[in-house]
Amino acid sequence: MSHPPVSVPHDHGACVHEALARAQTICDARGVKLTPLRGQVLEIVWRSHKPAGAYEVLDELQKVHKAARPPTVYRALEFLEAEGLIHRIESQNAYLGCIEAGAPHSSQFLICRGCGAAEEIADRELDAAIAVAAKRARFKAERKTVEISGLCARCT
Amino acid sequence: MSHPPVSVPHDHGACVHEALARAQTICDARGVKLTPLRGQVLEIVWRSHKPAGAYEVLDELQKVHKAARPPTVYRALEFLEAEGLIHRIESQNAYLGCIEAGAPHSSQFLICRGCGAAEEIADRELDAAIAVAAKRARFKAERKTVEISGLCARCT
DNA sequence: CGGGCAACGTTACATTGTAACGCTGCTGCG
DNA sequence: CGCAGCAGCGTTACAATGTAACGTTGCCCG
Ligand SMILES: [Zn+2]
Ligand SMILES: [Zn+2]
Ligand SMILES: [Zn+2]
Ligand SMILES: [Zn+2]
Repeated sequence: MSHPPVSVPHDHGACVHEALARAQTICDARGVKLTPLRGQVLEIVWRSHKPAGAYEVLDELQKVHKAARPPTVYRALEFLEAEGLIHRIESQNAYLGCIEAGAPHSSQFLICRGCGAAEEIADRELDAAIAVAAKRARFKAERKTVEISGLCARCT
Repeated sequence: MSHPPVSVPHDHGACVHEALARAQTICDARGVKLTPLRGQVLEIVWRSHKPAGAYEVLDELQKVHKAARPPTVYRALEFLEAEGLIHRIESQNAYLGCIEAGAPHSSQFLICRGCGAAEEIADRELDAAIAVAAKRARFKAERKTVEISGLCARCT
């Protein structure tokens, strides 16, 4: 049940709905709590395929939760990232919903400077190439991040 | 003339000296100016194999240049990065001297959470794997960043 | 010899991220 | 039941990182 490329039009409401349902299932299975607050933050992050900054999330969150403050958001984002439900896009200090939540995987993104969208690619071969490169340097890899920026098919 | 792994002891003074000389040569060849200020910033970044934050650089710079302010540092860093003399480590908002200055290449790092050092690996196969992954998604890659964090050989 | 530009100075501010402590409501146990 | 302990969240204040905007200086070239 893999996600279609974000650059092709699709029913994004379904993206969001499925991501939330999936997150709920995962959290239940793990015995951790996807509280309403966390769910709202996850939903906000998922609203688009463009990475959302913490303060962008905060602005949105405050529309339904006036008391929200930066720590509120950062805690929720930290939880969601720890559970593998979102990824942090390091080159943008921003967050994006994970398309393969539940399956441990490295973070690989194609970030379009034209439309701003970021597409997660879960490329096994790339992942393997990274593992090899790390091994070659006798480095114990724990977290692997790939961020490729450029132009997506539609923006070329 | 490749750099030894940073995790093995080496004459780091030589690292710095060579990096500066090389930078001068490159800038001369390109007709751009490695001004004293830029040279000082480059030297500061090169002082260790741990990525240096902009404000860390600022603190050091102020020891010899009291008037320095954030824009001073950011401009120099921007110049140095544009000329490929340093890399920005996105996951740390920090900068590190490039070991292959002059040769265009993607940014690939092994970042040790034990000692804080970051080692640049100029891995051709990894670079190729990224290119393939991007092509597969019909994405025009312009900038490729790989940041692998974990433990280096000495910290394991 | 002066117009134009790159580099740098300077001020002020914007954005992003955290420390620290308190409150509350649930949960598990005597 | 009654309450200790803890996760989650509220709240305040601040730290760290990054930039806009404009002024000044000195060099190069016409
Ligand atoms: Zn979608
Ligand atoms: Zn993912
Ligand atoms: Zn060295
Ligand atoms: Zn490099």
